[in-house]
Amino acid sequence: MDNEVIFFGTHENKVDRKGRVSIPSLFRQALAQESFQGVVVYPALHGLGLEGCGLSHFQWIGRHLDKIAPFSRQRERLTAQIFPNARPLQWDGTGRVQLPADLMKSAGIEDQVYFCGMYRVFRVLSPAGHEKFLSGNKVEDSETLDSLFDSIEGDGA
Amino acid sequence: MDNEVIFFGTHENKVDRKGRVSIPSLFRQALAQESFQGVVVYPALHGLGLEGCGLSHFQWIGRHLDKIAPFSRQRERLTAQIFPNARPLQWDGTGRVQLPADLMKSAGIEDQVYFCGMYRVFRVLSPAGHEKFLSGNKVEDSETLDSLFDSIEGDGA
DNA sequence: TAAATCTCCATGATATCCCATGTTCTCCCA
DNA sequence: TGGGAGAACATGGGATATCATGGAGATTTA
Repeated sequence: MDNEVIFFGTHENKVDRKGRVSIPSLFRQALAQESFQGVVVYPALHGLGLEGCGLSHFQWIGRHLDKIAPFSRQRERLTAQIFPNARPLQWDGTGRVQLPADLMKSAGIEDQVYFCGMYRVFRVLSPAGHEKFLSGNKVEDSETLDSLFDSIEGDGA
Repeated sequence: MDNEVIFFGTHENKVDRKGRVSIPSLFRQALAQESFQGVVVYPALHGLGLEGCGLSHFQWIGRHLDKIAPFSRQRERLTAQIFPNARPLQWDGTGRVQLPADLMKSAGIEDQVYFCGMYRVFRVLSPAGHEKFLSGNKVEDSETLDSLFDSIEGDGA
Protein backbone atom coordinates (compact mmCIF):
# COMPACT_ATOMS: atom_id res chain seq x y z
CA MET A 1 0.00 0.00 0.00
CA ASP A 2 1.41 3.31 -1.09
CA ASN A 3 -0.62 6.06 0.35
CA GLU A 4 -0.63 4.51 3.78
CA VAL A 5 -1.21 6.99 6.60
CA ILE A 6 1.95 7.15 8.70
CA PHE A 7 2.81 9.78 11.27
CA PHE A 8 6.48 10.73 11.53
CA GLY A 9 8.56 12.96 13.70
CA THR A 10 8.14 15.19 16.72
CA HIS A 11 6.68 18.63 16.26
CA GLU A 12 6.53 21.33 18.90
CA ASN A 13 3.66 23.76 18.47
CA LYS A 14 2.00 26.49 20.46
CA VAL A 15 -1.53 26.64 21.72
CA ASP A 16 -2.87 30.16 21.49
CA ARG A 17 -5.14 31.74 24.05
CA LYS A 18 -8.19 30.57 22.17
CA GLY A 19 -7.08 26.95 22.39
CA ARG A 20 -6.14 26.70 18.74
CA VAL A 21 -3.17 24.65 17.60
CA SER A 22 -1.73 23.88 14.19
CA ILE A 23 -1.76 20.26 13.16
CA PRO A 24 1.75 19.69 11.80
CA SER A 25 1.83 20.00 8.05
CA LEU A 26 3.34 16.51 7.70
CA PHE A 27 0.39 15.01 9.55
CA ARG A 28 -2.10 16.85 7.38
CA GLN A 29 -0.30 15.65 4.30
CA ALA A 30 -0.48 12.09 5.58
CA LEU A 31 -4.22 12.51 5.99
CA ALA A 32 -4.69 14.32 2.70
CA GLN A 33 -6.69 11.59 1.01
CA GLU A 34 -8.96 10.88 3.93
CA SER A 35 -12.53 11.93 3.33
CA PHE A 36 -12.68 13.68 6.71
CA GLN A 37 -10.17 16.52 6.71
CA GLY A 38 -9.39 16.45 10.37
CA VAL A 39 -8.27 14.23 13.22
CA VAL A 40 -9.94 12.22 15.96
CA VAL A 41 -8.47 12.91 19.39
CA TYR A 42 -8.95 10.97 22.63
CA PRO A 43 -7.07 10.39 25.90
CA ALA A 44 -4.13 8.09 25.33
CA LEU A 45 -4.66 4.54 26.50
CA HIS A 46 -1.46 4.38 28.49
CA GLY A 47 -2.41 7.42 30.43
CA LEU A 48 -0.11 10.06 29.05
CA GLY A 49 -1.56 12.93 27.10
CA LEU A 50 -3.81 12.59 24.12
CA GLU A 51 -3.77 10.35 21.12
CA GLY A 52 -5.01 11.19 17.67
CA CYS A 53 -5.45 9.64 14.26
CA GLY A 54 -7.47 9.93 11.11
CA LEU A 55 -11.10 8.93 11.05
CA SER A 56 -10.50 5.73 9.11
CA HIS A 57 -7.97 4.47 11.64
CA PHE A 58 -10.35 5.35 14.42
CA GLN A 59 -12.93 3.17 12.74
CA TRP A 60 -10.30 0.45 12.55
CA ILE A 61 -9.84 0.70 16.32
CA GLY A 62 -13.55 0.19 16.69
CA ARG A 63 -13.43 -2.94 14.60
CA HIS A 64 -10.70 -4.26 16.87
CA LEU A 65 -12.99 -3.84 19.83
CA ASP A 66 -15.48 -6.01 17.98
CA LYS A 67 -13.07 -8.89 18.39
CA ILE A 68 -13.34 -8.76 22.16
CA ALA A 69 -16.12 -10.71 23.81
CA PRO A 70 -19.13 -8.38 23.70
CA PHE A 71 -19.97 -8.28 27.41
CA SER A 72 -16.48 -8.63 28.80
CA ARG A 73 -15.06 -6.26 31.33
CA GLN A 74 -12.03 -5.67 29.11
CA ARG A 75 -14.19 -4.52 26.25
CA GLU A 76 -16.11 -2.18 28.44
CA ARG A 77 -12.99 -0.65 29.90
CA LEU A 78 -11.32 -0.09 26.54
CA THR A 79 -14.48 1.31 25.04
CA ALA A 80 -15.05 3.58 28.01
CA GLN A 81 -11.56 4.93 27.85
CA ILE A 82 -11.68 5.84 24.20
CA PHE A 83 -15.12 6.71 22.97
CA PRO A 84 -16.74 8.97 25.56
CA ASN A 85 -13.86 11.41 25.36
CA ALA A 86 -13.07 11.15 21.67
CA ARG A 87 -13.72 14.16 19.42
CA PRO A 88 -13.48 14.69 15.74
CA LEU A 89 -11.59 17.92 15.14
CA GLN A 90 -11.74 19.43 11.69
CA TRP A 91 -8.93 21.77 10.77
CA ASP A 92 -9.55 25.20 9.31
CA GLY A 93 -8.06 26.86 6.28
CA THR A 94 -4.76 27.41 8.04
CA GLY A 95 -4.52 23.85 9.36
CA ARG A 96 -5.53 24.54 12.94
CA VAL A 97 -7.96 22.77 15.22
CA GLN A 98 -9.58 23.87 18.41
CA LEU A 99 -8.58 21.67 21.33
CA PRO A 100 -11.56 21.04 23.62
CA ALA A 101 -10.95 22.44 27.09
CA ASP A 102 -11.67 19.18 28.90
CA LEU A 103 -9.17 17.24 26.81
CA MET A 104 -6.55 19.91 27.34
CA LYS A 105 -7.14 19.75 31.04
CA SER A 106 -6.97 15.97 31.21
CA ALA A 107 -3.65 16.03 29.38
CA GLY A 108 -2.23 18.94 31.36
CA ILE A 109 -1.84 20.96 28.18
CA GLU A 110 -1.57 24.71 28.49
CA ASP A 111 0.25 26.77 25.90
CA GLN A 112 2.63 24.32 24.30
CA VAL A 113 2.27 20.83 22.87
CA TYR A 114 4.42 18.15 21.33
CA PHE A 115 3.03 16.10 18.50
CA CYS A 116 4.80 12.75 18.38
CA GLY A 117 4.30 10.65 15.29
CA MET A 118 3.63 7.05 16.39
CA TYR A 119 3.08 5.17 13.15
CA ARG A 120 -0.67 4.92 12.69
CA VAL A 121 -1.50 7.35 15.49
CA PHE A 122 0.15 10.33 17.10
CA ARG A 123 0.50 11.65 20.62
CA VAL A 124 -0.29 15.14 21.81
CA LEU A 125 1.67 15.91 24.95
CA SER A 126 2.41 18.78 27.28
CA PRO A 127 6.11 19.55 27.78
CA ALA A 128 6.05 17.61 31.05
CA GLY A 129 4.15 14.75 29.44
CA HIS A 130 6.67 14.66 26.66
CA GLU A 131 9.47 14.27 29.17
CA LYS A 132 7.70 11.36 30.80
CA PHE A 133 6.95 9.88 27.44
CA LEU A 134 10.62 9.88 26.50
CA SER A 135 11.89 8.48 29.79
CA GLY A 136 9.10 5.94 30.03
CA ASN A 137 9.84 4.46 26.65
CA LYS A 138 13.58 4.54 26.88
CA VAL A 139 15.28 1.30 26.01
CA GLU A 140 18.35 0.84 28.13
CA ASP A 141 20.65 -0.72 25.57
CA SER A 142 20.43 -1.67 21.96
CA GLU A 143 20.42 -5.34 22.86
CA THR A 144 17.06 -4.91 24.44
CA LEU A 145 15.66 -3.24 21.38
CA ASP A 146 16.96 -6.05 19.22
CA SER A 147 15.42 -8.63 21.46
CA LEU A 148 12.14 -6.75 21.33
CA PHE A 149 12.26 -6.94 17.57
CA ASP A 150 13.42 -10.52 17.61
CA SER A 151 10.39 -11.43 19.62
CA ILE A 152 8.27 -10.55 16.63
CA GLU A 153 7.69 -13.39 14.29
CA GLY A 154 9.35 -13.21 10.91
CA ASP A 155 7.19 -12.95 7.85
CA GLY A 156 8.74 -15.95 6.17
CA ALA A 157 9.49 -13.93 3.08
CA MET B 1 14.05 -9.67 -8.51
CA ASP B 2 15.68 -6.99 -10.60
CA ASN B 3 14.58 -3.77 -9.16
CA GLU B 4 15.50 -4.69 -5.63
CA VAL B 5 16.63 -1.68 -3.64
CA ILE B 6 20.24 -2.17 -2.53
CA PHE B 7 22.60 0.51 -1.26
CA PHE B 8 26.30 0.28 -2.16
CA GLY B 9 29.44 2.14 -1.33
CA THR B 10 30.58 5.04 0.78
CA HIS B 11 29.95 8.60 -0.34
CA GLU B 12 31.27 11.72 1.29
CA ASN B 13 29.11 14.81 0.86
CA LYS B 14 28.85 18.30 2.25
CA VAL B 15 26.04 19.79 4.27
CA ASP B 16 25.53 23.41 3.30
CA ARG B 17 24.69 26.19 5.70
CA LYS B 18 20.99 25.62 5.11
CA GLY B 19 21.26 21.99 6.18
CA ARG B 20 20.91 20.61 2.67
CA VAL B 21 22.79 17.56 1.49
CA SER B 22 22.84 15.66 -1.77
CA ILE B 23 21.65 12.09 -1.63
CA PRO B 24 24.29 10.14 -3.55
CA SER B 25 23.23 9.57 -7.11
CA LEU B 26 23.66 5.81 -6.75
CA PHE B 27 21.21 5.76 -3.87
CA ARG B 28 18.68 7.78 -5.81
CA GLN B 29 19.03 5.42 -8.72
CA ALA B 30 18.39 2.50 -6.39
CA LEU B 31 15.19 4.20 -5.28
CA ALA B 32 14.17 5.32 -8.75
CA GLN B 33 11.06 3.21 -9.00
CA GLU B 34 9.76 3.88 -5.52
CA SER B 35 6.60 5.92 -5.52
CA PHE B 36 7.99 8.27 -2.87
CA GLN B 37 11.01 10.03 -4.35
CA GLY B 38 12.91 10.45 -1.14
CA VAL B 39 14.27 8.63 1.87
CA VAL B 40 13.13 7.95 5.41
CA VAL B 41 15.78 8.84 7.98
CA TYR B 42 15.90 7.97 11.68
CA PRO B 43 18.53 7.57 14.42
CA ALA B 44 20.36 4.31 13.93
CA LEU B 45 19.17 1.64 16.33
CA HIS B 46 22.71 0.85 17.38
CA GLY B 47 23.24 4.41 18.39
CA LEU B 48 25.70 5.63 15.79
CA GLY B 49 24.51 8.33 13.40
CA LEU B 50 21.44 8.07 11.27
CA GLU B 51 19.98 5.30 9.22
CA GLY B 52 17.95 5.73 6.07
CA CYS B 53 16.02 3.69 3.56
CA GLY B 54 13.26 3.98 1.03
CA LEU B 55 9.68 4.35 2.12
CA SER B 56 8.71 0.83 1.16
CA HIS B 57 11.39 -0.71 3.34
CA PHE B 58 10.30 1.50 6.16
CA GLN B 59 6.74 0.33 5.67
CA TRP B 60 8.08 -3.21 5.91
CA ILE B 61 9.36 -2.32 9.38
CA GLY B 62 5.91 -0.99 10.16
CA ARG B 63 4.30 -4.24 9.12
CA HIS B 64 6.39 -5.95 11.77
CA LEU B 65 4.83 -3.65 14.33
CA ASP B 66 1.40 -4.51 13.01
CA LYS B 67 1.92 -8.05 14.27
CA ILE B 68 2.04 -6.85 17.86
CA ALA B 69 -1.18 -6.42 19.79
CA PRO B 70 -2.39 -2.92 18.92
CA PHE B 71 -2.82 -1.53 22.42
CA SER B 72 0.08 -3.30 24.08
CA ARG B 73 2.88 -1.64 25.96
CA GLN B 74 5.47 -3.49 23.92
CA ARG B 75 4.11 -2.03 20.73
CA GLU B 76 4.10 1.41 22.19
CA ARG B 77 7.70 1.17 23.29
CA LEU B 78 8.96 -0.10 19.97
CA THR B 79 6.98 2.49 18.07
CA ALA B 80 8.28 5.23 20.34
CA GLN B 81 11.86 4.20 19.54
CA ILE B 82 11.49 4.75 15.86
CA PHE B 83 8.69 6.97 14.66
CA PRO B 84 8.96 10.15 16.72
CA ASN B 85 12.50 10.54 15.40
CA ALA B 86 11.91 9.38 11.84
CA ARG B 87 11.35 11.78 8.97
CA PRO B 88 10.44 11.32 5.34
CA LEU B 89 12.76 13.53 3.31
CA GLN B 90 11.81 14.20 -0.27
CA TRP B 91 14.66 15.24 -2.55
CA ASP B 92 14.41 18.24 -4.79
CA GLY B 93 15.19 18.62 -8.48
CA THR B 94 18.92 18.48 -7.79
CA GLY B 95 18.74 15.43 -5.53
CA ARG B 96 19.12 17.18 -2.22
CA VAL B 97 17.19 16.83 1.02
CA GLN B 98 16.99 19.06 4.04
CA LEU B 99 18.34 17.37 7.14
CA PRO B 100 16.17 18.29 10.15
CA ALA B 101 18.16 20.12 12.81
CA ASP B 102 17.24 17.67 15.57
CA LEU B 103 18.46 14.67 13.61
CA MET B 104 21.69 16.43 12.72
CA LYS B 105 22.25 17.25 16.34
CA SER B 106 21.55 13.73 17.57
CA ALA B 107 24.05 12.36 15.07
CA GLY B 108 26.65 15.05 15.67
CA ILE B 109 26.50 16.07 12.03
CA GLU B 110 27.70 19.53 11.10
CA ASP B 111 29.04 20.26 7.64
CA GLN B 112 30.14 16.91 6.32
CA VAL B 113 28.57 13.47 6.15
CA TYR B 114 29.41 9.98 5.02
CA PHE B 115 26.76 7.88 3.38
CA CYS B 116 27.52 4.19 3.86
CA GLY B 117 25.52 1.76 1.79
CA MET B 118 24.42 -1.12 4.04
CA TYR B 119 22.39 -3.38 1.77
CA ARG B 120 18.75 -2.51 2.38
CA VAL B 121 19.51 0.61 4.41
CA PHE B 122 22.29 3.15 4.59
CA ARG B 123 24.05 5.06 7.32
CA VAL B 124 24.55 8.78 7.53
CA LEU B 125 27.53 9.59 9.71
CA SER B 126 29.60 12.51 10.83
CA PRO B 127 33.34 12.17 10.18
CA ALA B 128 33.85 11.14 13.81
CA GLY B 129 30.92 8.76 13.64
CA HIS B 130 32.32 7.25 10.50
CA GLU B 131 35.61 6.55 12.25
CA LYS B 132 33.83 4.79 15.08
CA PHE B 133 31.68 2.94 12.62
CA LEU B 134 34.75 1.57 10.85
CA SER B 135 36.64 0.60 13.99
CA GLY B 136 33.55 -0.68 15.77
CA ASN B 137 32.73 -3.10 13.00
CA LYS B 138 36.26 -4.29 12.45
CA VAL B 139 36.58 -8.01 12.78
CA GLU B 140 39.71 -8.84 14.71
CA ASP B 141 40.53 -12.22 13.33
CA SER B 142 39.40 -14.32 10.47
CA GLU B 143 38.06 -16.98 12.81
CA THR B 144 35.41 -14.59 14.02
CA LEU B 145 34.50 -13.58 10.51
CA ASP B 146 34.23 -17.22 9.54
CA SER B 147 31.88 -17.92 12.38
CA LEU B 148 29.75 -14.94 11.41
CA PHE B 149 29.43 -16.27 7.90
CA ASP B 150 28.80 -19.77 9.16
CA SER B 151 25.83 -18.52 11.11
CA ILE B 152 23.99 -17.76 7.87
CA GLU B 153 21.75 -20.47 6.62
CA GLY B 154 21.92 -21.60 3.04
CA ASP B 155 18.82 -21.32 0.91
CA GLY B 156 18.88 -24.93 -0.17
CA ALA B 157 18.95 -23.98 -3.82
C1' DT C 1 -26.41 39.61 24.98
C1' DA C 2 -22.28 37.43 26.34
C1' DA C 3 -19.38 33.78 25.26
C1' DA C 4 -17.57 30.80 22.23
C1' DT C 5 -16.35 29.54 17.55
C1' DC C 6 -15.15 30.35 12.86
C1' DT C 7 -13.26 33.03 8.90
C1' DC C 8 -10.09 35.93 7.07
C1' DC C 9 -5.85 38.47 6.74
C1' DA C 10 -1.02 39.83 8.20
C1' DT C 11 3.66 38.49 9.48
C1' DG C 12 8.14 36.37 10.43
C1' DA C 13 10.60 32.28 10.03
C1' DT C 14 11.68 28.43 7.49
C1' DA C 15 11.86 25.35 3.72
C1' DT C 16 11.65 24.75 -1.21
C1' DC C 17 12.37 25.95 -5.99
C1' DC C 18 15.21 27.57 -9.59
C1' DC C 19 19.28 28.90 -11.89
C1' DA C 20 24.38 29.18 -12.05
C1' DT C 21 29.04 27.14 -11.44
C1' DG C 22 32.89 24.08 -11.10
C1' DT C 23 34.35 19.42 -10.95
C1' DT C 24 34.40 14.78 -12.22
C1' DC C 25 33.14 11.14 -15.12
C1' DT C 26 31.93 9.17 -19.61
C1' DC C 27 32.02 8.69 -24.25
C1' DC C 28 33.74 9.24 -28.70
C1' DC C 29 37.00 10.02 -32.18
C1' DA C 30 41.51 10.92 -33.89
C1' DT D 1 45.86 5.52 -26.29
C1' DG D 2 45.46 10.17 -25.60
C1' DG D 3 42.70 14.10 -25.64
C1' DG D 4 38.64 16.81 -26.07
C1' DA D 5 33.51 17.43 -26.04
C1' DG D 6 29.60 16.64 -23.49
C1' DA D 7 26.90 14.84 -19.71
C1' DA D 8 26.14 13.97 -14.87
C1' DC D 9 26.82 15.38 -10.34
C1' DA D 10 27.60 18.06 -6.12
C1' DT D 11 27.20 22.59 -4.44
C1' DG D 12 26.20 27.71 -3.80
C1' DG D 13 23.02 31.57 -3.62
C1' DG D 14 18.92 34.35 -4.49
C1' DA D 15 13.93 34.28 -5.23
C1' DT D 16 9.64 32.20 -4.00
C1' DA D 17 6.30 29.46 -1.52
C1' DT D 18 4.83 27.25 2.68
C1' DC D 19 4.06 27.02 7.52
C1' DA D 20 3.06 28.33 12.25
C1' DT D 21 1.13 31.98 14.66
C1' DG D 22 -1.26 36.25 16.17
C1' DG D 23 -5.15 39.14 15.95
C1' DA D 24 -9.46 41.52 14.06
C1' DG D 25 -13.97 40.92 12.80
C1' DA D 26 -18.13 37.98 11.57
C1' DT D 27 -21.08 34.30 12.88
C1' DT D 28 -23.09 31.12 15.83
C1' DT D 29 -24.67 29.24 20.32
C1' DA D 30 -26.42 29.28 24.83
